[in-house]
Amino acid sequence: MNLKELAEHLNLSQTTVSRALNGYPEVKEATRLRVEAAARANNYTPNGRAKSLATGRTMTVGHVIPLSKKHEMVNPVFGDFVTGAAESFLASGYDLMLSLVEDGKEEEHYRTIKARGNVDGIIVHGPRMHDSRIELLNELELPFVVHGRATDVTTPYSWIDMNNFRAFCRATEFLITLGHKRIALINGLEFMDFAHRRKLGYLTALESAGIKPNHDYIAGGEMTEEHGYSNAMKMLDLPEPPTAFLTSSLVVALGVRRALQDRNLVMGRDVSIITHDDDLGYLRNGGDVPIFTATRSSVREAGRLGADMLLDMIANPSDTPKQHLLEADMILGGSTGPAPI
Amino acid sequence: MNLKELAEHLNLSQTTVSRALNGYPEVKEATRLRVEAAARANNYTPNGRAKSLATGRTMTVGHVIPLSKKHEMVNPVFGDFVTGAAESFLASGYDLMLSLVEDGKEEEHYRTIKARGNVDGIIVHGPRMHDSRIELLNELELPFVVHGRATDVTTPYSWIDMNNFRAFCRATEFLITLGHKRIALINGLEFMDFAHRRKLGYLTALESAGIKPNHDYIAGGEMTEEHGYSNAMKMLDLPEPPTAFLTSSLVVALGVRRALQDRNLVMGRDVSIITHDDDLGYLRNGGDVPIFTATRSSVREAGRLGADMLLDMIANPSDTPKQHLLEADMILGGSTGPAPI
DNA sequence: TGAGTTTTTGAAAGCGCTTTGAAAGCCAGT
DNA sequence: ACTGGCTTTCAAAGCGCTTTCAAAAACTCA
Repeated sequence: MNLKELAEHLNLSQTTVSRALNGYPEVKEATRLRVEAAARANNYTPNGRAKSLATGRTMTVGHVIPLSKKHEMVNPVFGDFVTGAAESFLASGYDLMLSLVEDGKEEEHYRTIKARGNVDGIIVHGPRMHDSRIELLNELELPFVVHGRATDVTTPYSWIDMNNFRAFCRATEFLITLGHKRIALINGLEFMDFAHRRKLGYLTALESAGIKPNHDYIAGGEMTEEHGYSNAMKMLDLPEPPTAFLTSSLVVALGVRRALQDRNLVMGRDVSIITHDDDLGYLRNGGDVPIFTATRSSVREAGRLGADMLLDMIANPSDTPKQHLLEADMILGGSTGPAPI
Repeated sequence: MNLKELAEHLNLSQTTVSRALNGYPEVKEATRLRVEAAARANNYTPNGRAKSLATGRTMTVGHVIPLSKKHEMVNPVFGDFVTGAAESFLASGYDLMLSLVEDGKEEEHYRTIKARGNVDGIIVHGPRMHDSRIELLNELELPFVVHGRATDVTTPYSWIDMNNFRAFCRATEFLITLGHKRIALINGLEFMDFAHRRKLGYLTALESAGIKPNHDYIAGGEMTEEHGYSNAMKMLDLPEPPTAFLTSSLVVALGVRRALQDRNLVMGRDVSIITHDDDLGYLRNGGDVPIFTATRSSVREAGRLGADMLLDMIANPSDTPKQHLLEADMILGGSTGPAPI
């Protein structure tokens, strides 16, 4: 049933029916009730495409997820972030469109999105350090919020991010306090902005403690269990192996733990591990007692907040960009202990 | 720039321009080239909403993901499945809409989706054993493909599924061959259809070998690391603890492994583990050498195939429903060995 | 009762596209 | 020059909604 049919059925004009259903004040209360009842009875829902053509608003938000041919992995945090965002969007009546876009096709893709006009705004995922998408989107005048930041971009834009620098700085300081000097960092892909910031936090903490960084102790790559495992193995084979590991995600930490076991080292006694924990639904850091000492910040919560920011921008397009920096909690688990002598 | 402007700019009618761009044969080749060039030069892309209003096709497919209030987790396989599907949809010019829907609001949600008409088809996730959504969707005449099956549904429908029964039957048989008799199953939530089938496969294999199932050896729940850990701990404390574990996912297997370590048991020697492995991008079963013996089937591949099936249904709505059953590979890793005497 | 207000309803235009049905342009054949 | 048959183009209607502008209906008050 469409509006015209419903209007005929009610012996009213489409105008009145439309107004009644959209809460306009100039329709008599009795009429409104009659219309609403009929709409319910006939299971009428306005056609979304027609509605957005008429109003110019799509009530849809796009998530654009970069898909690199070389790194064919869709980062697991997307799932939780999108879930959080979807909760907000759902509550506000917005739909969520997902698009994967291949490396290099980004500019074209965003232009097309804008021209096709089927989203009111965009969430940008996985920013690189020098990320050209941000300027492009500013130019396109399409509201957007970035999950993360792009170090080299100077124009203002809206973002939601976790304080990667601070989290990794604190984690490193904590290890130093425990007496560790040979501290390894098993990081994400280094061209990703978050990884860059984490490394900076790590290096800063080392420097303030007067510890010279050792490049054999630093590894970057796709954040898989295998990445953690193989790099930890390599480092443990060094003449002076690290006594502590900082890892970029729980999955990587699991890989490091496996390496320790293979080398018959006891986690928290022989070697310490601190990881960042995105608090993903299906991969918690243990139950009540955390397995790993960790810096924790919920990505799902970030998704909720990011979505709210975007909805706000869509509603008030002239506002200046907003930023939101989340601080990670630091949780003590069983994976850290004093440095062995 | 819209069609009207482009047409004026070219001194042609909208009709001709539209036809030229959509590859209709009745437009002179010279004109078509001229139009195409102008479209490119002016960065013209037809408005999606208008187009779908005019054609009646939305070029959009919906993924509907159940979100239970009790089990607030979005299963990690969604991420990989959706990624696979998105690859197919992308290639065919389809957009992908995501909606999370709360338990109990499903019927309403699907009806609304249909009425709003902003998708041409749907992928249904996470079917339960008795899943009312399938009949509803059949009734709504909205093309759909289910990822998984629903045991108690008799009306025909399209699905793509992994052979859960067979995979778990084989895995159990394999353990039996190795001499194990006390075999535990750490399963997913038992009202989920896949978990039900897995349990059936497990029980069938036990029965054919004349082994009486022990209910203390069977656990169901959300597939987290903690679920694997805590249930394994409980079972290892039994007077007659299992000598082998069958787990529903890699994450659960990691939990079981942690339990073994806590009990100072060596995996593959004292206790064996076989897991199902969805071959998720970020959580591989080790590198070249698998950690766990596993039944493996790529969820991402399932996503691609499921998407193709749905596109097919959209293109040929009168076709009878199609089914696609994937068989899991069985991969030997280091987590299994002969039963200890 | 009727002029002036206010409330309530409706006709029609418009959002940007596709598509139908008609017309114009072109060519060969008589 | 004219007809018939192609090829190519166009005007206009329609997709299902919102919204503007105008008209009708219902009050208010002298």
